[in-house]
Parts: sequence; structure tokens; C-alpha cells
Amino acid sequence: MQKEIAKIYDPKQVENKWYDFWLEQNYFHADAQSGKKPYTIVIPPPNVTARLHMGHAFNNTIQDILIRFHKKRGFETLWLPGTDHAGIATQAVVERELAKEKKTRHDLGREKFVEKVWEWKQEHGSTIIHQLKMMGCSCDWERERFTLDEGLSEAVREVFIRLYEKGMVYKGLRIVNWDPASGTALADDEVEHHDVQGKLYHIRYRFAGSDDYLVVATTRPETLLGDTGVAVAPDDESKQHLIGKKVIIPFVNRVVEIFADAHVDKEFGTGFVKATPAHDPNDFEMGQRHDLDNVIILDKNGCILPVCQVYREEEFHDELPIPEFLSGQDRFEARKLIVKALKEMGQLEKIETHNHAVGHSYRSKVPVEPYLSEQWFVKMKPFAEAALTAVKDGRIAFHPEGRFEKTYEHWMTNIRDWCISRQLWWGHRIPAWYNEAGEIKVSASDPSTPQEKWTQDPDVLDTWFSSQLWPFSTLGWPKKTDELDYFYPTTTLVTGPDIIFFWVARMVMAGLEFQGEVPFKHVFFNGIVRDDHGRKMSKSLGNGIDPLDMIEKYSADAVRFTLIMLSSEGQDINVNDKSFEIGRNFSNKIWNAFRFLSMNLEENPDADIDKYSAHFTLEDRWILSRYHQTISDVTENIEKFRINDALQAIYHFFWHNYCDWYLEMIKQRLYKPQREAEKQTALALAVHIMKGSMELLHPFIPFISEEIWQELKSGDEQSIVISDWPQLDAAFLDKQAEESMELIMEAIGGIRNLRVEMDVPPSKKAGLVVRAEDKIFALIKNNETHFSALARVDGISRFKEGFDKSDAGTIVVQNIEFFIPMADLIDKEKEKQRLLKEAQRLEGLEKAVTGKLNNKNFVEKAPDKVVQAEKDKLRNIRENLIKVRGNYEKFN
RNA sequence: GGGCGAUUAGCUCAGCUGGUUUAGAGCACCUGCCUUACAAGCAGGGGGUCAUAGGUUCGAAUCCUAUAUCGCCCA
Repeated sequence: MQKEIAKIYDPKQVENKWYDFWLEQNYFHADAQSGKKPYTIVIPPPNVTARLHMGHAFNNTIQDILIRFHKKRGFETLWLPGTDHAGIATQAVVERELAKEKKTRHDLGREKFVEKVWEWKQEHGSTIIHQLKMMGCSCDWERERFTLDEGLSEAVREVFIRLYEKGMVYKGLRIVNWDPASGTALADDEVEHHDVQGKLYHIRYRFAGSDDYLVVATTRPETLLGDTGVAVAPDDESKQHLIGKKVIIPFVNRVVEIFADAHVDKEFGTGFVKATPAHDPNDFEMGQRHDLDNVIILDKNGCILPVCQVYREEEFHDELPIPEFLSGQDRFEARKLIVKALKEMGQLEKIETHNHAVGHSYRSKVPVEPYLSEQWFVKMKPFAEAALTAVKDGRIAFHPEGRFEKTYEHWMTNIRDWCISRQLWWGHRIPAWYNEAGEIKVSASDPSTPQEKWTQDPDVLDTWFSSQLWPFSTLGWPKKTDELDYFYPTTTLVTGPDIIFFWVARMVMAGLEFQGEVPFKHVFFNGIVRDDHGRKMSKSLGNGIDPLDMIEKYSADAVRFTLIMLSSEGQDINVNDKSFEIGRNFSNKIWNAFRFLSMNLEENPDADIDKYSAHFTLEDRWILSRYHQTISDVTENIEKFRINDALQAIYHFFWHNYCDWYLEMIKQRLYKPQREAEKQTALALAVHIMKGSMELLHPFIPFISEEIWQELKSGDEQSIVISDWPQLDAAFLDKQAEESMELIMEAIGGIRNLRVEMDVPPSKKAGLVVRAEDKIFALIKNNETHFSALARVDGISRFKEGFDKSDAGTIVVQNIEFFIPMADLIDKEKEKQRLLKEAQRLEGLEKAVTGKLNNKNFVEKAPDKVVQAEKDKLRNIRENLIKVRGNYEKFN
């Protein structure tokens, strides 16, 4: 083998090379006919406009780990990728492009515009797909889906029609969350509430036929144009006599009545609340209770109308005109103008500062306008119960356990109907048709006949309406496909907790309704990736770290490794660009361990260790024991979704057991073998463990593990992607070897420490005298080469009576005394101090344990095992202490 | 206002069913090393009264109750 290997790992060529190889070999394709047990994940489809950010990188790394792990464990794994059409976002992107040419979508017309969006999608829509490939994601790309694909669109129409026929989808006039910037309605959960420092305006409303007035307090004075009543609290005794009295709304001079409603809090503001049913959800409900008029005063862009519109007999009609200085003004401009005018008219009592939560569009970030309009809704209550039960009875398990079940339950039990229509052009057009008589027909295709013309509803459906079908629409539903049969229900969903309502909850409802089965058995909620101050990464803060930059700088393996290494189950993680060094450093460590092996291998590596078992040394048995323990730890932790613990286990094993100790120890056998067999044994074992470590690391860092595995493979092995996951063989777990090694490592550590504290230069060798029983002494003597190589010990001899301890440095490890005669090196005063410190440490321990054992309650009530352990502990401490004290006293 | 989570070394965090000597890791820091795999490394070291106050217990970082601070979600 012996070839020139670079001193520093260069991932650039490696990563592309292996990804191409895996695709060529078609390893990621899942076969529905396979007789194996399926393991399925559907990707949370990123927006088709998306570019990979750290959140995606983290989320998809976890999915890839689960998929690669289960593939190696013998499952037929399907990771189904794709994107969603992201109605508002995608439309906005293309509109922005049009704006550069000073055009709007209306200039093009619907058909041309949608065509243009498709063009944009063809050109830019696979950006994130390409980036997922750079991350090493093992998705089945043949099955890539897009929510607007024909098959998925058919599923959407089918669902809409079925729900409509069941009476679960309906059209109604409701207050919706209107996004004036995007010109569309939003669902409740698409609204983010931010605390805003606002103002509370106290405005005088005159009583009809009087100069007297009352004062209402409002945060939104501009909506007074649409006021159709003034409310007081029913328990507000000071105001009871005013109920039924009439006041005049400024500017529009509408005469409205004062009424009592329990919604009003008499302590808030002045106790008088203006009611604007068409522009406030609470007022709308009050309006329904008191039969108030619904008066709209804003257009769809959030600008003041020239004439108020009142809703009567299922239509809007002109009502009162609005003064010219207001008409056409944006709602926030109108607020200023109205406040100014009120001041001039003497009707503004005062302005107070007032903090309150204001809903903002999660897309456009502008304040949402509560707006009365006709929209399509899905009834949610009937679905919620089944969806809640599925989580409560464990058919769906959340991970980490216990963190999000309550949130889910709260939402499910307080659920409101879902507004699904969007006033957009890009999306699934609602399959509802209207004739001239205003009748509605819901149908997958145009029901028009030569006699009767039907026109389709202009609106499209919420993107989540199609995403909720993702776990089965992507597998062919509504057709009964083999895929659906074999891969559904999917096994695991990995997603962020921020879309638990948007998506997770709705998939559960849809899956139960249309497939009669939960869509997934496990939901793993990953944490959010934040900057190193714990702030969410965002464009506006400019604190985002681009994973592509990090891949370029450090490699995809390093990005994956770092994200997992820094995360713990479901916890948010903080990173800065330096964090990714830990991934790069680990890759380099692996690379150099391999480099070391290949420098010592003369021919093809031999990983068949069985034939060498007769030659196993202590460190061989030890590393095998540690290795098999690690197999068990990694496997169990991935199965428990303790991904970070799994990686920590293999990381620690590889670096601190294998590299730090095992490879260091076998150097003696490789460089100065007494017999050829020892060397071959060490090499075979080192290769065996190296290769096995690559297997265990492969789900986490697929590229470098493949690169090295390929160099170590034997026979007709193809790829680490499909090779078997290492099996725990309990016969290799060797407690005795671990204990013996523990002693040796501790002794070597102690000697190294002593040398440093005594300022013994590394080049200076020193002898070692050991005072121990026969068996222990034999163990140490048998491992003399390790002491000499790793602790610079020159000859080990047994303690004999008459040995002059006063010239020696001493340490006690596991009650065995080690003396290092260093007459010429030792600083006696320093050594005395060192021993005194050690004695004091032990005395502290002794006191603590004695105290425990002198406590009657402890001895009586604690389990015998614990008491016995304390007794053993104390005996050890005392023996140890006697020796340390003895060594200390020799200087006196 | 309601719910959830966090508070452990300078920083970022582990520590799961209470008992592995006096609480661990990585980074940062200090000291010494270019020792024929690796300075992206090796060896050694310093650093924490586990947010606060009570309680349960033979025993609490761990369980309970308050309080404080921070974060998230919902209204």
C-alpha cells in the first residue's frame, strides 16, 4: 500500500467523488418490492425559493444520520425529498423581478404570470436540492416531489372535494388576518405577535343632540370611521344609565348606540370601547351578539376607501362618504391625519403610551389587518380529537419526550377553523365554480356546458393545505400504489418545533382522515441553530452563517460533525464560524490515524483478526473491549434519538482510546517487533478497529469515512453505504483487561504528572521502582515497553527493603506505590509540598466518607450495596493515605 | 395573562431512574514539547459553595415549592 499521503486532509476532491459514486451505484433508491423492513422519512419540503441555511443543514444532517444508520442496519430505507411551492414567497420573488421592469403581475395577467413563475421555478427551483446533495444527503432523488406536481395537485383537489362533500370545507364571511403587503388572507398561525410600543388615544365622541361627550380609548383611531357602536362593561355601574344613548362618530357622522357587552374590561382605558366589527375580531363577535352593522373602511392594500362599505344581504353597499383628506391614504398615514384633525377639532383628550401585542405577517412582516371578507375554511374540531388521541396513546411518539406534547394538546383543544383561501395566483386553484346565479359547484374540472357557464374561484389554497398531504401524496395517493402500501405510515419525521401547528399537527389530521393511519410513528423535534450570542440567525441582523461558506472552508463532513457535536437532544445550538473547526480537526485526526496505519502497512490490510487471537496482548484485548462497548453505545443512542450522545461516544473512543492510547502503544510492536506475529497482530487489529470506527462514524461523516473505508476494504466489498453496521459481540467485553489497562494508564499518567511537576525534561529517562504484590508487579513488568515509551521510564524493578526512598519521587495509584529515583533531578522541598497536598486531599476524602459511615441513619437506611461501597472506599483511602504519609515522612 | 424550557468552569453545554472517591466535555487560558500519524497535534495544569431561598430524604446539580433572570410558544 505505502503511498504518499498528504499530511493534512483535503476534503475537496473526496466529497464530490464519493457523492457521484453513490448516485451512480443508485444506493439511495428505495425499492417498494424489497422484502426488507421499511424505514421511511419524508423530508420537510423546503420552500422552492429557499437557499440552504444552518437550520436546514442541521435538520437534514439528522435525517441523513437516521437513514444511513438504518440502511446499514438492514432496513429498506426511503428518504423522500422535494420542495413546496411556497405560495406567497415564490409569487413575491417573481413580482420583485417584474418590478425591476416596472411591471406588476396585473400587467401580465394571470396566465402569463403563472407561466413566468414556472419558468423561474425551472431555473432556480433546484438550488436547495443541489445544496442538500453537497451536504451528502442520501435522498432517493428519483422520487423527488414538488407540491404543484400533477399527482400532488390531484391529491389536493381530491381532498378539497371530499372535505366539501362531507361539509368540512365551507365558504364564509369572517374576520381574517389580512396581509396588505401580499394582498391575501393568512391563517391564524401565520401571524406572529410582537410586542409593540404603541399609543392609547383617548377620543371624545359627542352624544347625539348634545354638546356632552364620552371618551373612548383606542390604539387604532383610524378605524373609528368604521365604528358602529360603543360598548361598556355590563358590571360597570357608573355607565349603566348611558346604555341605549346615541353618539356621533367623527368625520363620517354615523350615529351609533351604546350597549353593554361582557367582552369589555371596565378597568381598561376609559371603560368605553369603540366597536369596529369589520376591522377587529373581538368587535366582530360583539357585533354578532348585538346585531351591529359591519362597515369596511379599508381596501385590500390597507388604504382608506372613499366611501364606507356596509355589508347587507350578502353584499357590500356604499354607506357614508369619507372626507377627502383621508380617502386613499395608507392606514398608518391615515392614523396621523385623523389624530391631527381630532386635535384641531378639540376631540382628542389625551395620548398615553401603551405596549401591546400586534399581529404581523410571518411572510411580509407588516402588521396584519383584521379584515372582514369571504374566505374558504376547514372545520378543525372534528379532526382534532383523533389527532390528539394518536399522540396521547403513543401511536405517535414525540422526541424529546415530554417537551411538546402539551403544546400540541393545547393547540388541538383550542383549535379554530382554518382559513385556507389565499388571494394569490401561484398555488392550487380552488376547485370551486360559480354560475351567474351565484351558485357554487365543487368539482375537479370545469362543469360548464354550452347552456351554462361556470367560472372558477380565483383564489388558491394555502400552501400548507398541500403540505399536510405530503406523507402520502408523495407516495402516489389518491392512487393505491405499492409505495403507499409499503412505505406508509412513514417511520420518523424530523422537523423544527416552530412548525408543529402549521405542519405536524395538520399532517396527523390529514393522515388519519385520508389514510386511516398516522403519517409517522416518531417525530423528532430538532433545536434551532443560533449565533454564538444565542440569537436566531436572520437576514436583518446579518448574523447568519452560510453553511455553504462553511462547507467551502471546512468540508461538509465538518459542518455535519460540528452541528451534531454541539447539539444535545432537542436543545438549541449556538455556533459561530470558528465552531466548525472542531469538525475539521476531527477529520484531520482521522486522516492522520489512517496515514499512520498506511505508513506501516506493507501489503493489503488484513482485518481478519480471529487468526491472530492467540497473540493478543493486554492493549489488544482492551481496545476490543472498548470498541464493542462503543458499538453498543452508538447503536443504542441513535435508536433513542440521542444522536449527540452517539457521536460523543464514537468520538471519544476514536480519539481518546484508539489514537491516544492504542496507536501509541502498538508503535513499539510496529517499530521494534520481537516477533513478526506481534507486528501483524497489532496491524490487523488496528485496521479492524479503524474500519469499524469508520462504519460507526459513517452516518455522521459519510465522506471521509467512505474515503478511508475504501482503502481498508477487503474482498468484494463495495461501499460503506451498504456494508453492515458493526455487531456487538459481548465475548469481547473484557472487564479484566479494562481494569488492568486502567491501572497502567493511571500509573503512566501519574509518572508524567510527577515529571512535569519536578521539571524533569522529556529527554531525561528515569527508573521506576514498584511496590506491589506479585500479580500486579507482573502486570506492570509485562507492560514495561509502554512505561518506557509513554512515560520515559528506563527499567522497572521491584521494591526491596532498604530502598532509599528519600531520593525518589513517589506516587500512589490504586494503592500501589511507584518510586522514581531521581537523586540528581529531584527538588526535595517541592516533592514534600506535592506529597503534603496529596495527603491533605486524601484526608478531606477520609473525613467525608467517615462522616457518612458514622451517620447511623445512613448505615441503617441506605441500601447495603451503597454502604459497602462506602466502606471499601474508606479502606482504600486509608491505605492510600498511609503510604502517602509514609513517603512524606521519609523527608523528615 | 396562560404554558413550556433554561440558569452547572471565562464561553458553549453534558450530567436521563437521587448514591462511581471532592461534578464532566469541547473551546479558551497557563506550562512544556516541531517525540519518524497528526502543532488542525502531544503531554501536563489551573478554573465551578451546580441562579437564590426553603422543603423532602440517611443522602440533592438531580425530586418538590416559591423567588429572580433569560428565552420560546399561545392569547
